[in-house]
Amino acid sequence: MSEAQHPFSNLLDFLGGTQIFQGLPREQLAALAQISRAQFYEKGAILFHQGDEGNGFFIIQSGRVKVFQLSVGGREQILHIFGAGDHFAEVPAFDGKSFPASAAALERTEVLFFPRQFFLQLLEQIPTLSIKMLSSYARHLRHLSQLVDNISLREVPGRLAAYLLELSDQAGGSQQLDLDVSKGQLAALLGTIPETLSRVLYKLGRDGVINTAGSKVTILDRKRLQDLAE
Amino acid sequence: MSEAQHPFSNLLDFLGGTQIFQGLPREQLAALAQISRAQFYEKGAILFHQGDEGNGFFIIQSGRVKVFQLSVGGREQILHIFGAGDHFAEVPAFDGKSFPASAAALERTEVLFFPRQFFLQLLEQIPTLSIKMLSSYARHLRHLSQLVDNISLREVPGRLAAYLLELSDQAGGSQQLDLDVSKGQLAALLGTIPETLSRVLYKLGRDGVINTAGSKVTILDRKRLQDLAE
DNA sequence: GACAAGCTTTGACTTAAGTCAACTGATCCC
DNA sequence: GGGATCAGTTGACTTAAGTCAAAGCTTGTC
Repeated sequence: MSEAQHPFSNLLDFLGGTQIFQGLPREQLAALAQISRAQFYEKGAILFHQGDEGNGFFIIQSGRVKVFQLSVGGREQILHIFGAGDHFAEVPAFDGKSFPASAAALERTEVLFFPRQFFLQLLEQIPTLSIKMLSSYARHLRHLSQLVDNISLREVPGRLAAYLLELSDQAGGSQQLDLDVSKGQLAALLGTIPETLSRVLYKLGRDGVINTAGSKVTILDRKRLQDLAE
Repeated sequence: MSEAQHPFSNLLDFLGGTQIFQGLPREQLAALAQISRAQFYEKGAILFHQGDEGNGFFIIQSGRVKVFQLSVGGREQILHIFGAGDHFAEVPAFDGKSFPASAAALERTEVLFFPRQFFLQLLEQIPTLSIKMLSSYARHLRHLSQLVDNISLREVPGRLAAYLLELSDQAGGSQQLDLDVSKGQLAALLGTIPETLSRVLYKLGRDGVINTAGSKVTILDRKRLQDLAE
């Protein structure tokens, strides 16, 4: 209710709270808000396809978006899943070339779209913005090189183990985990297929390393999970 | 000879000609030259190991460097090969975290090392530098997402085909290619092992798609190579 | 509460690509 | 010029993980 009464002011607060725009003075946030276009996507809707011209970038207000690539056979590799407050597709927005991957909404999602031209102006006008962008790029680069490492040099059980341990760390070291994506999507995130993931989960369960119940996973033997993840 | 007589001046010319520092005024180049440390590495020497603290970044004056990751079993995945004028390891230099990969000299290599603290100062002092860094990061991000696509979603023949076509494009569309790395290193670049690469080269030769003689590869059937690479 | 639609699991099978080991060729170099 | 060393190839074998198909489970909706 109160949100609906002060939409613009809330938009400024939201923008001021995002990684990329935090710390900007209110008038710059207002300029940003002016230029942004709100967009809604239903679950499963495509935001852009790999190869499309990169005409801007996105910030998620609510919901989640996956960025992924498809093989000729239709297999999917998810590069990243973004949530509220995250921004993505800044590389095409910056260099003006095509999107290197596709993006789809994992659930009903509200995004703000910032057109490329305006973004480039901002980069010139706000020196601190390019530093923030550098941090963001650096994070993505680390993420992708980690992904290459996982996919190229580890087997599926190792990738899963590393993923579960990361989830656990994010949850403050808890042994009780809740998978935040469907198993099919988790498979695509780990660079495999649902059937293989299902079998690996079974084996880890059989060996007493974890216990799986739907989307709840319990770590039973952290040591062995760490060995698997190395 | 003449190089040895004016080393500093040549250093400035060199720095002014690199992607990352081009266009900078001479006094800033001089400051850069002052702060840089020249280092030599013999073929095979390690510049840094994955996990080492990121205390600066490098520009290659001559030679070549591979940036790679190793599996537990010792298999190697090359992320990138850098040559003269290229810079690398700017992500650890920027965020101060550890190197996400290792680096080794592919041949006798001369680099300039720039310590992290100085680099960060530069970023503040020279606004255009952060824009250049953004372009550089954007290129790396595209490269890595392409690598994930290749490794995760294509088979070895497809990866090799894509690599050969890229080489050909770089050579102005020539059908006569010279592999710029050993076959063992090419295998590591494609995310496979020498034995598999050898067999794939054999099959493409047998099928009349390419002809291989040592490090010389001739494209015989570009169309089929493109089909393989999709 | 019952049907449909979408996940997830299971089973049987195939296959791309890795491992291990032996052999062949280069290249180096006292 | 003849070992020694390293890169590349070939062969036999293994295996992780993909494909295809069917069956169970959930979930939501009327």
